[in-house]
Amino acid sequence: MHGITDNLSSKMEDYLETIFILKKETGVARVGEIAKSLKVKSSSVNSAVNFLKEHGLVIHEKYGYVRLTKEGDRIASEVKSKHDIFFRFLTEFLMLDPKKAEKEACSIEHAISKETFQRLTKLFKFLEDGFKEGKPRILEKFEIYLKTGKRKKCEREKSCR
Amino acid sequence: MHGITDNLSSKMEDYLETIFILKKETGVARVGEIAKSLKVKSSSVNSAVNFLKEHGLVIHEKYGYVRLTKEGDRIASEVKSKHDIFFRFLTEFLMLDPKKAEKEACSIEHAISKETFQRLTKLFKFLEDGFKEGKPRILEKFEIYLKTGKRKKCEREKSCR
DNA sequence: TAAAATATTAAGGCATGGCTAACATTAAAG
DNA sequence: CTTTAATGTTAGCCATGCCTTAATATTTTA
Repeated sequence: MHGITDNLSSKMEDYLETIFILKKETGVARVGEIAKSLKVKSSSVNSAVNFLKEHGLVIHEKYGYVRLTKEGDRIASEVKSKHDIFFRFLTEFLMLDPKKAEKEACSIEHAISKETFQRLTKLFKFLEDGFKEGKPRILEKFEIYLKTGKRKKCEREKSCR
Repeated sequence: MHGITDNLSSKMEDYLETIFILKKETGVARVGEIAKSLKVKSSSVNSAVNFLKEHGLVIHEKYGYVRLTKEGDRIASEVKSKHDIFFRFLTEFLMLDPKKAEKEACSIEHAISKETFQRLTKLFKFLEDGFKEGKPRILEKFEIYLKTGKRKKCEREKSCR
């Protein structure tokens, strides 16, 4: 279905992600900025952009801005989301040092599956809701939540294990 | 301190891990078995083994068994432990399909830090202990546990949030 | 002790991804 | 407007990593 799209190298994912972030932060992505972000030379960016263009992930006219196609944007935001959720997991859940977590998220973002991403997202949602509603018998409740999509309050009378 | 040791490529880590596992399962690791495990040719294993030997991670005499040095064993078991803990996390915590989890653990094992590994290990220990003792106000308790190394019972009277 | 199985070496291929240097285009400043 | 500075592009090249085949060497086994 997606051709090369789901076989993209980490580096290419990094390029997409960088373009995505620059666009969000500054409105546009230019070759020079991408290069600066990734600490490579402009010529390297150029090769990458050509590659991504050939695969329908970016739009780029000579000397112009680099923009993501719909598909490119989908992939980029997916990578970014994986990064973010894992960063959250590392810092909020495992309570790791944010600086280390940030670095680590950069490698893990390329390694985790969509499904893991989705589960982590649900986990956080579950925790947030759980804390609002009452005590989180976290694992049990999360399991139920995953299975049924619903949450169950913690019955006071039970052993509350 | 460790030279190349902490800059080992994923592939080299895979070789070490495979040797580690074969040794545990069958008593010895032979070139052919490593090749079969990793689905590469023996000659590829040979190059890898030479590389690892040069870096003091394996011991290998021509036509003999491949054995891990102390350092090689340390790294291998570290990788394997990362694999295992992440597999547990994916299956027990996020409740992912074991087959997918197994595959995913294979990539993540190379990407997670020692510290993340340690925290995950503690998380599981914490959960196990928590379930024995009483209810796990998981996040709060885990945070205390990480900070102090001790666990705190869930007070019934409090809102039990 | 010859055949089969296994291991090693040598040579090379290919993918990835970076670089420099020369050139082209665009933007800015006089 | 035109020169200069900044930016982008292209071409050619190189390093790394990791795999392969084919030829050779050693060990095992029948």
